[in-house]
Amino acid sequence: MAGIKDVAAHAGVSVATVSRVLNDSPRVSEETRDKVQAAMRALRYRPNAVARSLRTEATQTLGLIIGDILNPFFAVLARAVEDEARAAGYTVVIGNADERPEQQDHYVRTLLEQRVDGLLICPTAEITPLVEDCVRSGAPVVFLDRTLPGLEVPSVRADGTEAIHDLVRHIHRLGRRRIAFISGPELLSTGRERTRAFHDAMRACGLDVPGRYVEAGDFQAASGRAIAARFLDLSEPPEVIFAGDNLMALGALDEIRSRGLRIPDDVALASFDDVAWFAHLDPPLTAIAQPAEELGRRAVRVLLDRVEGHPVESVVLPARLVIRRSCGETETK
Amino acid sequence: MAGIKDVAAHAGVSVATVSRVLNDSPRVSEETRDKVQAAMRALRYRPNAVARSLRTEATQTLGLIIGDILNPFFAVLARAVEDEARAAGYTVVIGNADERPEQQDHYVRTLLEQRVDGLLICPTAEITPLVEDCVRSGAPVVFLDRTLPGLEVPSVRADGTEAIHDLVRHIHRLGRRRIAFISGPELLSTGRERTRAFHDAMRACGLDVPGRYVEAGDFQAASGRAIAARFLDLSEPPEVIFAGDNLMALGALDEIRSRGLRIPDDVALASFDDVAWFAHLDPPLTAIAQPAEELGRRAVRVLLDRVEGHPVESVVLPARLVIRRSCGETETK
DNA sequence: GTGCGTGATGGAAACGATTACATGGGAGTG
DNA sequence: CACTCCCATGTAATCGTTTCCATCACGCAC
Repeated sequence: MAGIKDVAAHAGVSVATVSRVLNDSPRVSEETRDKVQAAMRALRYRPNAVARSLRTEATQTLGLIIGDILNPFFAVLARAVEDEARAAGYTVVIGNADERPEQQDHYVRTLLEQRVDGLLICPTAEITPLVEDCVRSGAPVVFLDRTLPGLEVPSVRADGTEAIHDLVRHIHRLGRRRIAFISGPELLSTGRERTRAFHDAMRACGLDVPGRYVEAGDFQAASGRAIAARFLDLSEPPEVIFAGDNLMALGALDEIRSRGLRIPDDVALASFDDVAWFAHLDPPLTAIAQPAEELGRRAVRVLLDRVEGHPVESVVLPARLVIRRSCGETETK
Repeated sequence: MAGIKDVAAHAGVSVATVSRVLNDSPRVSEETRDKVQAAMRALRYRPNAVARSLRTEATQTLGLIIGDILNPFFAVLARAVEDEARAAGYTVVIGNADERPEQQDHYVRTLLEQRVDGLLICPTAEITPLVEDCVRSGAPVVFLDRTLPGLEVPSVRADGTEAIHDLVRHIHRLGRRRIAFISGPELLSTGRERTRAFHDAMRACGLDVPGRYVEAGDFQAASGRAIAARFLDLSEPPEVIFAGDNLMALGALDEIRSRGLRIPDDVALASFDDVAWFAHLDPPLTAIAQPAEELGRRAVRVLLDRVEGHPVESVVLPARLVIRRSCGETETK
């Protein structure tokens, strides 16, 4: 494949000049510029970004490590990150950690070796030595969606506390009292936060939370279904099931349907995480929406600030309650 | 950041030896190997893949250009491609073309400059000069999901012809005759194929297809909804609406619901493209499933064969009819 | 005419790895 | 003892850029 040297030879100039044309430096005469560009076209020259990066120590590439691209929440995040990065002249390499720490590490290692200019990580539960290590050694990392305790890393995430309060109040106003919660893993910051907010919100409304009304799943559909089943088998089953993420909500939905129960008449359902097709379900699902696009875009901006050496601060955006019909009709209707 | 030279100095050996340890060449004594590895750990050495790629002319990276990561079909595809590539020691850079030719070109250009070892493209409608150009100049490209006429590029895709015949027969057996089709853009190979297969299948069953029962959408939800509305407004509306992709099916679903019509009693609905949550709809949607994971995996294998210079052949995998309840209960029930 | 600033261009070092080739020492063999 | 072979290791060229510095020609002022 043609290199800068071939172009230089073909145009009868030096490689330095070709390079200057490439980076459109002003110190090239109109005439030479044309000559060089003609040579480039003639030889179908394509700059070699690898060589360029070696020299400039910058790859114009960002790494993004997410839990799973098949989870619509992460898909939206990834899309937003990519859009924002492209606008800033960067390419994004996405790594699917599949929620497994060792696979997360695999990507951290690989992306670092590829010398990405910055790294966006949605951390899995545990702090791995590798992650801790490269954070300490100053790698430009920003955490997205989740945080890890004890590490001084800027993060961009949503806070669902307020929205969970809104949800509990909404349900309370509709006259339901017994609310059960399918929580997430204690190990994930998002899991802990939501559970805590749920308890707080219930207390604030003067509602009781029996121990058997809260069970932790693993953010996967199967656990949502199993836990919903246990809730419904209780001698005094809940009037509302609130799932801690979209996949567990799906599992709960299946369990409810398979028992022939009607939503919301027999049991109401709500979910943390809003995904596009919740609106197309029958009935449409009431859910708490995270500002995923905004999170993705902000994360890129924070990361790039960091890369450029500016001081950066963590960002926390509020989640928002989206009332549909799965908890009953609202009083305003 | 520490380089191979620093490691060499720290271990008291030459850079060549360090490099040999790195690539675990057998021509290094046990003893030196340990010394070098100790030095690497001490200096937190991370190999620089950029430099390595420059020298070896291989990046161990594959490019994947898809229509839109938010479309579940592409998400599954991307996930499979990534898994298979990782297993083979490659990283994947995903580019979202957003179905826009110029954005597709942006990624083709960028990825080529980054010197990816191979390129997987789900081409948008048009052949762009750039794509044509690099295909002709022998870039290792494989088309995925769609093909472009007139270009000799190996492709990996699904064929829905058989499944569409199955679907039409299925509907026919259930006693419905008037089937309308929301087809895809004529410009896309997938769009053309499905339309053609639909006509053939109808003819084979002895069913008539009035001109106003086929309308082309753009594979987006809004067009599906609009076209469904026109079908339903016909003086003799269809008994079944068959949508050419999952997004248009969604649009049609919304339109049907908003009119208070029941599925399948008032009108049946089926979709090309099966996505996970179709099974969770009420009623679960009958759909034609493409073997997306398999497509992704095979595409990587074909591409890698190509990269390694082996002769390769295009792959066509059959799509499969998945009968659920949105066209009515099957006779076997 | 000499000196100098300016603007365009070229020469060559560097980036961090890989690798062909050279070197040197120890063991084995006659 | 001398010769050879082999194994471990080192030296240096190389990949395709960018960029610092030098060079050269030109015009202008003194």
